[in-house]
Amino acid sequence: MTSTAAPGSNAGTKGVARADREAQIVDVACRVFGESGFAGTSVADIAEAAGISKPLIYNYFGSKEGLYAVCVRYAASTLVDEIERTAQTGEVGLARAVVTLDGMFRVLAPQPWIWRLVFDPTSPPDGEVAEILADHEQRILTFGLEGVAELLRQVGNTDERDTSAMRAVWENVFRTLVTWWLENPDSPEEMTQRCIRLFDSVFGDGTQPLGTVSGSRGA
Amino acid sequence: MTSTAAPGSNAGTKGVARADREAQIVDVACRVFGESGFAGTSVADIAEAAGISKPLIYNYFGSKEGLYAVCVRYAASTLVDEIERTAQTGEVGLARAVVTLDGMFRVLAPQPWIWRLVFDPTSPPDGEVAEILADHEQRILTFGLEGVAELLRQVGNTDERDTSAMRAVWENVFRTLVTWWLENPDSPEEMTQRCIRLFDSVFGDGTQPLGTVSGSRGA
DNA sequence: TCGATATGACTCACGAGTAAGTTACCACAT
DNA sequence: ATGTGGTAACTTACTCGTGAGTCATATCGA
Repeated sequence: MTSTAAPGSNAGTKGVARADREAQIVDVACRVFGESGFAGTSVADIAEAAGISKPLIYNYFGSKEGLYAVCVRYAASTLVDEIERTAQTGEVGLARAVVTLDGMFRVLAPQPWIWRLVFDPTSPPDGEVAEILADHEQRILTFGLEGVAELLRQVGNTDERDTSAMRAVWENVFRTLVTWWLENPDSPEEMTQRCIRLFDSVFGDGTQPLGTVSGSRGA
Repeated sequence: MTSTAAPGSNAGTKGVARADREAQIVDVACRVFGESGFAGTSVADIAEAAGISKPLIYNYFGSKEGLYAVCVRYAASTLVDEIERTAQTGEVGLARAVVTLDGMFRVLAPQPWIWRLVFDPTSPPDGEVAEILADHEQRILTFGLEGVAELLRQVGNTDERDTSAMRAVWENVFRTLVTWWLENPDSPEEMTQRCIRLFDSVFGDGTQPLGTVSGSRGA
């Protein structure tokens, strides 16, 4: 008998429309990829977590990387949208950083895994995913970088390499605050207040604290 | 024909003593692991780069992870040794940070790949390697952490979670400066000067710059 | 000739991707 | 209302490549 799917098997439609199924798979995949990373996740893992079979994923997304690309696109654009939303508040300098961080904490609170999706070190370095990340990552982390150059200019430093290094540092301060929060969860409000305190500790001269921007949530 | 190594093959001793061969393999492995990460490196890659065959590596190191453990141990203790050496200069606060960074740049200049070995995100999360890293990583990055708590205390903040977050930030500032330098190479001296300028820009009030500790190299 | 050094050719597990089949819904003819 | 066929949804059981780890054998210095 060359029959590959025995009668009485689970094969066959379960009445779930393709669009619904795709959305469900993407949702599950985001969490699993976010937890284990691209390299650490097998397509079978996702299929099992979603309660379906592996070939269905290939039917709908073509490849592991195809599915991953959809997840990354969703994650990246979620973060970018939030950043560009908070950018409209018109804050500048540290206040802008606080508002942006506050926005991050709020979007990430219900779906913390999407952060790891965007910054997954095992994500494939070439191909579609890399392009998506290249497109978005800059926008995700570039928001306050003019502020860095400005800070250095104020003390008379216009060196390009100094500015580049300082940008890298600032980028990672931002990333670290978010990452720390994901590993040490809090309410977004509390974490924003914490960031304000920390910025004040480092930068503040005590006279005009950042506290005034707390709780701001534009448009 | 059950012969597995044909007559006239390359099999047989090449007169290299085991200790020498081991050292050579570790040296090559450090570079390859450092470039491609643990997960991205196959044992065959290392064997080829070292000009030997795969089974020899298993003879000497038992497993891929066994070899990796030796590499990580070397890398981690190199960094820790340097940190503990500079700690003896007795500097405190930011000056200590500068001295430590300066030491890092000098050890890493001739063997930059060992940094990546210690902070490889694809390194196995359990087992011997994880233990080695857990033992060393703390010492690598903890050097200035009392300074963080002190900074916060000075502004009247003794909150534990604030301190924890601030520690994470400072850790990553340190890491980012080193990583940026590895990706944008410079002489160690120039990079140390850069760090001094950047610290001055952020923390300095302009009156007593950190420049006085430049070039310090203890004991 | 014995033991250390060394290798070619294997096994085995795992994960990406595929071929070929099964089941259920639905439009439509009767 | 009921058979009938087309099609979308779905699965089982495979292939195939890759990389970790092993075995049996070969060479050479002492």
